[in-house]
Amino acid sequence: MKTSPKSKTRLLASVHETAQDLHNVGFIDKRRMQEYEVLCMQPIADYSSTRIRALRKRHHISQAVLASVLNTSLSTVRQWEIGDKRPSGPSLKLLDILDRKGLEGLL
Amino acid sequence: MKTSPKSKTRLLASVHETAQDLHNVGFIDKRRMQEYEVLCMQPIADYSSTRIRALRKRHHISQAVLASVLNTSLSTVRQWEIGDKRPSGPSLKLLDILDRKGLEGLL
DNA sequence: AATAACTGTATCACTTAGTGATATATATGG
DNA sequence: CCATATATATCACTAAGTGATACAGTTATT
Repeated sequence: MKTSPKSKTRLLASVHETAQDLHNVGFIDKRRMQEYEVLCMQPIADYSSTRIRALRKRHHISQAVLASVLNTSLSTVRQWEIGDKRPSGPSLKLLDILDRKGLEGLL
Repeated sequence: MKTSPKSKTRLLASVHETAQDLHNVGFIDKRRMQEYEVLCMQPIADYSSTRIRALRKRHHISQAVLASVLNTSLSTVRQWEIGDKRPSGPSLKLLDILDRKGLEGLL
């Protein structure tokens, strides 16, 4: 039973409704629902300064464009790549999306 | 000539390659390339505390789950919805993705 | 070759988001 | 009624985010 990327996405996206239905029918209590919810999330990998630069180069975009795509400032992207500052949680999430889905994932 | 969501996405995703090709063939100079790049980005709308709460409710998830999905802390999401703090740029981008693409856009 | 423009580096000081802890309130379910 | 989940409300600390500026290396145009 292999899970294709497509089915995996759909599974995760509909977990709440599914759990809700199960609860409504009486198969699981409400307390268990949140456990299912939390189970679906995997932690975001950390992005070092070199990884960020490599990721940007892979997509052939300048620091300015990356900043626009992530809705942040040019100054911030610079300091990420130099290693002066580290991306915040949401920023890491966006970098992860860019990494896995490409630019399309951020449009 | 109406642009379907699909074709629009593809257009934006391949702008760089297209512009690169045009430049290689000699149709446009390199200076114009970045203009095309910047043209593709539209600013992210602002999300008030009430809009954030409404967005979350629409997806039937708790503050804790929203925090996980955005890779931020529960404390932060709380203060967004109360109006104490405002989401950072990258956080707004993630909220925008959730708004337009649903939970699938963040997986 | 000289100049102009694009891209990235390097500081700086300031503002504010992000965070963890804790105490409290309010449903909601067993 | 009691336990739990969810949300509100502060508080103080840390660090990310930001804008400005000056400078350097590269590339394009004339």
